[in-house]
Amino acid sequence: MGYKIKSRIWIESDDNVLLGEGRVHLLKAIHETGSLSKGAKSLNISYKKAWGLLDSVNKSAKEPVTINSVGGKGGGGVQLTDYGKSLIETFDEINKNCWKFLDEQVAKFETL
Amino acid sequence: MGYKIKSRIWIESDDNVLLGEGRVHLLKAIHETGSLSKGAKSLNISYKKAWGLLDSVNKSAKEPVTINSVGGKGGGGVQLTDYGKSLIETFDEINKNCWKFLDEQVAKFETL
DNA sequence: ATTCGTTATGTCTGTACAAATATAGCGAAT
DNA sequence: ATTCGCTATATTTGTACAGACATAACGAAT
Repeated sequence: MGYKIKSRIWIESDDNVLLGEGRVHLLKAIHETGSLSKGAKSLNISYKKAWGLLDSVNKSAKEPVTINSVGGKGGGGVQLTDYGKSLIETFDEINKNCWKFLDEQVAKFETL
Repeated sequence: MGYKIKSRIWIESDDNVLLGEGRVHLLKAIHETGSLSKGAKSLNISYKKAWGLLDSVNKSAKEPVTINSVGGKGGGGVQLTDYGKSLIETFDEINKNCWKFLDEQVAKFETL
């Protein structure tokens, strides 16, 4: 069995982290549940942690990634903007390309 | 100013981490100083941490990465094997290729 | 005005991890 | 046999971070 190569990528904006794998997971969960608290629960992370992540995402993005409504019918909720949706799509695409690229490169280790 | 993309890659062998950026740094410092304790000092990490890293590297590599001599003239020392040298060269090469690849991909974010 | 479920925060506590400290063991050279 | 500087570990201490807990604020609907 040979060596495996792994990677983690993230996007920064003005030295703040905008997107990483964890944040993308959270955004997807929010998209599916329509709520930050439910999304956090589905990922088994605390609401507080999820809230901090989402807050950080929105603060470092150039356009709003989510629209958060507080109060009202059902108590409120969180919805992804179109910009938010395209962000996670692009991230996933780049991530997959990166894995593919690295899988080709790792062969270099086998012949050492 | 646009978005920046960052990455971290590492090599695994049987689910153990063989090489990452920190380990490669350490191996380079050992190569320059000829000693684990001096290498650790030059990186401002504790000897214990450095020792643990190096031990892990040698345990997960398929061939020895360093030759550790204990006792004797000068108290001993650590030297990289040829295999060790080629490992860090290959890692650096792949890492640079990956950065270049990702820098091209990040443009996709600017047009969203 | 009251209820409701959510977002939005602060605070307190526990714990995993890192750092510091201590010490044993080694072997060539004198 | 003793010295020396290093590798090789164990043990203790410190700390950043995550998690748990608590609570305020919100606004639509009744």
